[in-house]
Amino acid sequence: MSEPAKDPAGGPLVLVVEDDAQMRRFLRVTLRMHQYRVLEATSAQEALVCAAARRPDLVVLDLGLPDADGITVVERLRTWYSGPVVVVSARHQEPDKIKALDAGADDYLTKPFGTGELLARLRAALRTHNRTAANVDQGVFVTGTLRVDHDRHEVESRGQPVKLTPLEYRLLQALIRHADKVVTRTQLLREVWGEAHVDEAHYLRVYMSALRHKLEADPARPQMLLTEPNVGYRLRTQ
Amino acid sequence: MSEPAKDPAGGPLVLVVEDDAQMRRFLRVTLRMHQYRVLEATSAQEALVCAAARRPDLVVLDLGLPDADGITVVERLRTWYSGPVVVVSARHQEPDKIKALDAGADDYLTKPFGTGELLARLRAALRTHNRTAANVDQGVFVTGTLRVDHDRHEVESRGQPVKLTPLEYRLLQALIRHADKVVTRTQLLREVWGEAHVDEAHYLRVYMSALRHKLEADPARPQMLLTEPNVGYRLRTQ
DNA sequence: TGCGTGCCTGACGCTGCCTTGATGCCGGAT
DNA sequence: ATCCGGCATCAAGGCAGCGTCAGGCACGCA
Repeated sequence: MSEPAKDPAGGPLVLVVEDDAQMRRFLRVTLRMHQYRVLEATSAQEALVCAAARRPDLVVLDLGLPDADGITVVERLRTWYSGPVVVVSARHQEPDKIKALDAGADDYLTKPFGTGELLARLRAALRTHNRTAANVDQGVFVTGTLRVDHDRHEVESRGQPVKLTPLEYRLLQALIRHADKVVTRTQLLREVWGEAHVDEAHYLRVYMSALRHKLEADPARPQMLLTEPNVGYRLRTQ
Repeated sequence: MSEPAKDPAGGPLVLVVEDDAQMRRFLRVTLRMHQYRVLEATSAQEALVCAAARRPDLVVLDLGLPDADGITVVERLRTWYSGPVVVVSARHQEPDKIKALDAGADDYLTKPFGTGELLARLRAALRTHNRTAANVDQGVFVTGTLRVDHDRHEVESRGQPVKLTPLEYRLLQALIRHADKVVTRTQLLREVWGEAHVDEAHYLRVYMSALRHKLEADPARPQMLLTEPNVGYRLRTQ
C-alpha cells in the first residue's frame, strides 16, 4: 500500500489494485490528471488492508493478481464495503470477469482500454453510488421515460401505463435494484427464477425482449435495457 | 437484542429480526437513512424479548431463523402485539410465507428486494395500521363507493342499498377487518366458514364473484375486491 | 304442501402466463 | 468469403388459476 506524496485534495479517493507496474503507472497518471486522489496496492493482501484503513470512494481492481484471485478480493471486500468496485480484466480472463461481477463487482473494463472509457466508467460508478434516495423516498423509481411505482405495483412508460406480467415485473425490479451496474445472466436468473434455473439463458432473451417492446421507444435500439455481450444486461439510467 | 448508540429520535421504531449479518446490515443502513429508529434481533428468542420490552411500531421478520421458525414468532407476537408485522422470505420458502400471513403477518417481501420495495411496504403497513381504527369508529366502514353500517347490518354501494346474503356479508366483514392487508384463502375460509372448511377454496371464488357483482362498478375489473394470485384476496381502500 | 331464499357443488370456459422450439440477424473468428 | 456463436424475435402449445353459471338441495315459513 502506498500513497505517493502529493495528491490534490478534493477529488474522489480511488484505490488501484494492480500488480503490473506499467498498468499501474498508466492508471495513476490518468486518474491524478483528472483530479482523483489515488491509493495503490499490488496484491490482494495489500488491497484489503488498504481499503479497510483508508475507506476509498472507489476500487479499481485488476483480476490476475499474484497472491490470490480477484474474485476472492471482491468477496472479502463486499463483506463490509459498499462502494463501487470496477474490475479490470485481460481479454483472456472472461470467466473470471463474470465471477467477479457475480461476487458483487459493479462494472468491468477489458484490456486494452482507453482513457476515455476508463474515466467514463468511473464517473458512472461514482454517480450511481452517490445518487440520493430522493426517488426511493416516494417509493417511485424514475429514469428517462420510465416510471415504476413500488407502492402500487404500477409501471408507466412515456406517460402511458404499461401492464407487465409478474415475471416481467420481477425482472425489471432486479434490473432496477442494480441500476447502472452490469448484472450477469446468472444473477438475474437467480433473482427472478430462482437457483434452479440459473442456466436457462433463453428465458432472459425472451423476457428482455418483452420488456423492451413494452418500455422502449425503439425496441431494436434500446436506450435503457442494454445488453452486455457475453455477460448479461444493464439498466442505464438518466 | 441491540440498539447501537445513536438513533435519531422521531421516526417510527422498527424491530428487525434477521440472523444473516449482511442482510441485517442492509436493513439497518437503509432504515436509518430514512429516519427509522432500528432495533435488531438475531433469533426468535431475542425478538420476542425485545419486542415485549421496547414495543416497536413495526416488526420486520425474516423467516428461516436458526432457533425457531418464523411462523412461531408471528404467533407468539400476535398474542399481545397488534402492530404491523412484515415478513421477509427467500424465494424458495413460499409455503412458509403463506403460513406466516395466516398466523397474522400483514405483508411480505420476497428476497431479493430493493430499497424501494422495502420502504414502500413499510410505509403501507404503517399507514394502514394508523388508520384502521378511524373508519370503524362509528360502526360504519366507508371507502370509495362502498359504505357498510355494522350496526344496522346495511350495505350501500354507489348510493344504492345492496342486499347481501349472510355469507356474503360475513365475507365482506372479514375483508374489512383486514382492510388493505393480504388475506390468505385459508384465513378467509377459517373466519367465514370455520376451521373445518379451510381448503374449500372454491367457496371463495363463488362468493367473491357474488360480492363483486353486487359491489363493483365493473365486476370484471375490480377496484376494491382484489385477487392476490396464489395467495388470497385483499380489500383496497381509499 | 308449496314457495322462496340461500348454500353447495360440479362443469365449463376463459384468460393470461410460462415455456419451448424454430428462425433470422449480426459480428467476430477462421 | 464463410462459418459459427450469441442474441433477438415470433409463434404455438399447454397449463393452472380463477371466474362464472346453473342445477339441486335444505331449510324456514306461510
